Amino acid sequence: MVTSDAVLDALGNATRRSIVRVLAGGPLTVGAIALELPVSRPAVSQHLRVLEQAELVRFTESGTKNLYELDRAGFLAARAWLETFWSESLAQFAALAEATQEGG
Amino acid sequence: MVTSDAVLDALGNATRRSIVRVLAGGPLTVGAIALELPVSRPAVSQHLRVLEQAELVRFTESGTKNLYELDRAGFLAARAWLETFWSESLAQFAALAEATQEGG
DNA sequence: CATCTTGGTAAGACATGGCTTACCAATGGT
DNA sequence: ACCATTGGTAAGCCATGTCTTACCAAGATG
Repeated sequence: MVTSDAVLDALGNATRRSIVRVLAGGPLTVGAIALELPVSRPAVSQHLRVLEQAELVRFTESGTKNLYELDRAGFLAARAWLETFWSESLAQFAALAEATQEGG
Repeated sequence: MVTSDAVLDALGNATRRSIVRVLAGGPLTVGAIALELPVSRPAVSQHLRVLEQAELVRFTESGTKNLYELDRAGFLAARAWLETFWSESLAQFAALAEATQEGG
């Protein structure tokens, strides 16, 4: 379980958002990510640790290569936090869901 | 039109998130917000400017009092950014909306 | 008009965070 | 066995951001 604080802190950095954007295209190794960005590999590595703790990213080791990919958990946490302040959209969604159930 | 970068940068700070949380209870003046938080009024004032530029907050002047309240625009921008990386939920929502239209 | 309230701004102290280079560990390949 | 690849960590530099106090402007209140 991630705290929304961790997620929002993680997303509050342009380089980390760039990493997320790059990973949106599919899983990549650390070095491959670094090639896409104007920062060094260690910088990417450090950012990945933050993103991982925020459950925005996870990785699988295969040999010496670490393959990173997006993790939905963090994004869901962020969305949940946002909707806390938006009872309106929350109500809309609930109404929509209810309408759908009526229809089905 | 806000950039999602501005919004996420703004939300990437614990004090600013506290301000948002406080304002979720309803509009407040700058001084009133500061009383709820462990920081000085100037600090709050500075944060409010950042939040305002991110369209997470807006205010109306009435005399010397500035009444701040949440602005949905920034939150929508943040949500839109998140959903960019979540074609899945986006597709679900679209399907849901379509189902609803069929029903109505 | 005098004074209190309200809040924005300026200047500066301080901490934190992001980045780099250098280094080390571990696995893969020849 | 040897070397290349891959990536995490350490140390340290530097910029930026966050906070404080002090100050000032503008409107309310008596």
